[in-house]
Amino acid sequence: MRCVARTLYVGNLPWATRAEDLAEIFSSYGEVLSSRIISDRQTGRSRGFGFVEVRDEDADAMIAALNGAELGGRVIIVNEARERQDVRRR
DNA sequence: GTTGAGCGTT
Repeated sequence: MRCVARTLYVGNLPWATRAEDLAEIFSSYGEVLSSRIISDRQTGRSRGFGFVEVRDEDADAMIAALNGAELGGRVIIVNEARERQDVRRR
């Protein structure tokens, strides 16, 4: 199945950043399908980065608009996320 | 209660 979505890696986030915060920010520049903040399984604390699943056609604009954007007084990093498993499909 | 380069579980 083809997913009309692309996963974006969001790094350099403040510790207080949540998944809903990413969804709200990214939704301003495109359609957000899902968002998720990676937290440490051992301690349960935020690891300072997350992933946002957006539409493929909006992914490029969202990266360009939010990569280097300021969030919580810090500049965040937005890039196309790698795949945890499975091959990449274009 | 802390920290700061990074690519992630159901």
